[in-house]
Amino acid sequence: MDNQQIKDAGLKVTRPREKILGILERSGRRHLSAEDVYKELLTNGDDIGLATVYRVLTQFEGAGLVCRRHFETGQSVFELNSGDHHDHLVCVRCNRVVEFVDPMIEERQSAIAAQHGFHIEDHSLVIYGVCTDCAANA
Amino acid sequence: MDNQQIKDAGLKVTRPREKILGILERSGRRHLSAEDVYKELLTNGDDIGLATVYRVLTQFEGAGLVCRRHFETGQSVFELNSGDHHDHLVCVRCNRVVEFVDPMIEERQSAIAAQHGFHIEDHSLVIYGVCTDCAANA
DNA sequence: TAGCAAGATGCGAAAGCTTCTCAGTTGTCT
DNA sequence: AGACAACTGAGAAGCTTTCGCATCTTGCTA
Ligand SMILES: [Mn+2]
Ligand SMILES: [Mn+2]
Ligand SMILES: [Zn+2]
Ligand SMILES: [Zn+2]
Repeated sequence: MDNQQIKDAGLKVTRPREKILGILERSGRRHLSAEDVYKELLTNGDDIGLATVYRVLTQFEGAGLVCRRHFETGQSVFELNSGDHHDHLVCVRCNRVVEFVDPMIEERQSAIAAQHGFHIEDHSLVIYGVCTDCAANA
Repeated sequence: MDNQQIKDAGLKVTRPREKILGILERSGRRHLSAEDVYKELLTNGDDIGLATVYRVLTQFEGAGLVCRRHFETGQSVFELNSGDHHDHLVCVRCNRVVEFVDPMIEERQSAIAAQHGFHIEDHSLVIYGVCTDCAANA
């Protein structure tokens, strides 16, 4: 049950938290901004403040339930933490996002960090391009 | 002469543009925020508005003179466009930046984009970690 | 089950970065 | 030098995100 995840995070089970987690779970492969989540709540008739959406997303991030991404759109987007790290391919025309993992790249990154004496903590790799569909309707 | 670069960009040679370009040239391997550039101008006694700094940096970016980077600090940083692409290693403690290029990673990225039918346009790879100095004074 | 304290919420205000507006100024070309 | 488009500084405004606080809930205890 979802509620357990919230409890495990040391947070009280409240309606805003249940609804927001539900939206993220039902969003499939999408990457939603706080505003997206907020609008979805309004659509569903849930009267939850935008500040709460930001607060909850940040708390979920702290608890490892969601990941915050910084694509170059000016706002952060969130997705459920699948547990497995992955990087992103973003279409600059339609914003479609494709996820991928490349062991070779991961390995080279570790090597590079080590080579420069850095204790690696995280990394962000985003490839921007034009997807097949958008290239077709050029 | 610097002025030629400005002219080639189709821009008038003005004091703000000369000073800003000069600061970027003299900044070495640093990556400066608009605010950094603005403060440097003030220090040098140049009375140039912050809005102008932003405007000029954006114009220089459009002209391919500078590159804008989005590290996760909440503000953009700028550096002179060396002509050669490179990626970044950023210390999360002291913000030190190390630049690198890894042919293997570049190659894998192209392959991944192709594999997903994307016509690659750009990419951003930033590795976050703790540098040697910061690890020492832990 | 009623009561309580810690924790959460919604709202509006405010912060931080960046862009816009506009009246006045300056560079460029003749 | 003169004309005109381009540019500038200052402040207002825009956007995303966070804060402050009075009010309401949840989870626990008795
Ligand atoms: Mn993802
Ligand atoms: Mn660089
Ligand atoms: Zn597309
Ligand atoms: Zn450091």
